[in-house]
Amino acid sequence: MPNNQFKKGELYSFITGKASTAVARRLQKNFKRAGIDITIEQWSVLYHLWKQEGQSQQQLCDATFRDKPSITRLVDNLEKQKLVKRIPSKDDRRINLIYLTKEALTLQEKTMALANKTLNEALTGVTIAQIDMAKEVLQKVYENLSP
Amino acid sequence: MPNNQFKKGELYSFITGKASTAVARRLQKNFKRAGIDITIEQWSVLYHLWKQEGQSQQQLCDATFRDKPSITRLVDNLEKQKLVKRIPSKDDRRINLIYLTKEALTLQEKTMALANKTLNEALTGVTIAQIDMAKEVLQKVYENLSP
DNA sequence: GGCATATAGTTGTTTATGCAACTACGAATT
DNA sequence: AATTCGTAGTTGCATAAACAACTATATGCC
Repeated sequence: MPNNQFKKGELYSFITGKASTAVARRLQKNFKRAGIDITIEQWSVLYHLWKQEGQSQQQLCDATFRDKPSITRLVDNLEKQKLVKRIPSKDDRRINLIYLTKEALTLQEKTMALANKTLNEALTGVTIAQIDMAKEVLQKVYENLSP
Repeated sequence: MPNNQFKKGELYSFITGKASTAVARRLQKNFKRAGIDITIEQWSVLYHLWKQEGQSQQQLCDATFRDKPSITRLVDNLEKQKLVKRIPSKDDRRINLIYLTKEALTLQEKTMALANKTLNEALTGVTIAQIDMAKEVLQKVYENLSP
């Protein structure tokens, strides 16, 4: 019976996720400072495409925890910036497969380095054991709320 | 030197805060199901006003980790829904003090119950010690990135 | 084959965010 | 008192999110 675990002042910041917001903002700032002109949301899509190119939009929805309209528009914007291309699947004409442009490939190394740097800034003074614990809790929370 | 703490697959979800996103989405759903027609962002402002009415917009910025334009617009929308009122300060004519309407006061009990219920759903199977640990890590991350 | 149903993706609408530029007022300095 | 600087709040613009409604294609069943 996990009641009263959250004192009033803490409940709000847990729900709103101020820590992850702060990390995201810092990463965005680090991108900007390095002259990289993409949003973290766009980066999060590229991140999954770097792992595996040619995914469908639906697969990107699942990977990034977004709904279909969100991915449609993120891919729209990535296409405008010439970072990805929609290629219709030959097997199933409903499906778009998303491929990276050369330009997007060159972004990978730089942005991943910035992401790691940002996380290191964020996790200064936190032990590896603590990080593992926190990840475990967050994972459990996510699973508890997954439909 | 906390390098390599994040294996590739985990980095993304830490940055994007999928757990807190899930909590927020669930809370929003629970509001809707209870016939309460406010967004969680609006609720987060009300939350601080319930603790202390008559705060300035700047104070709400600090409390909710938002910038001034965001609060301006949230207060706009809350005013439209007749949940708050802007009252110009008599001491300093630059300042708006934000007060709750009767309607907003009646929302407090219901929504706080729903927020607690949502957190209990989220934290099922997580021990109090784990929660404390996770909170500590998230707090440290937030502090590390605070200017 | 033809119809019902499911899946992939798009579009419209409302709300929210971040940043830059702006107005209005107050405080400090000279 | 006038100038300068800082603070409170607003507005414009671009991007993104959630939800509902929509189109197009595929699949399964009769």
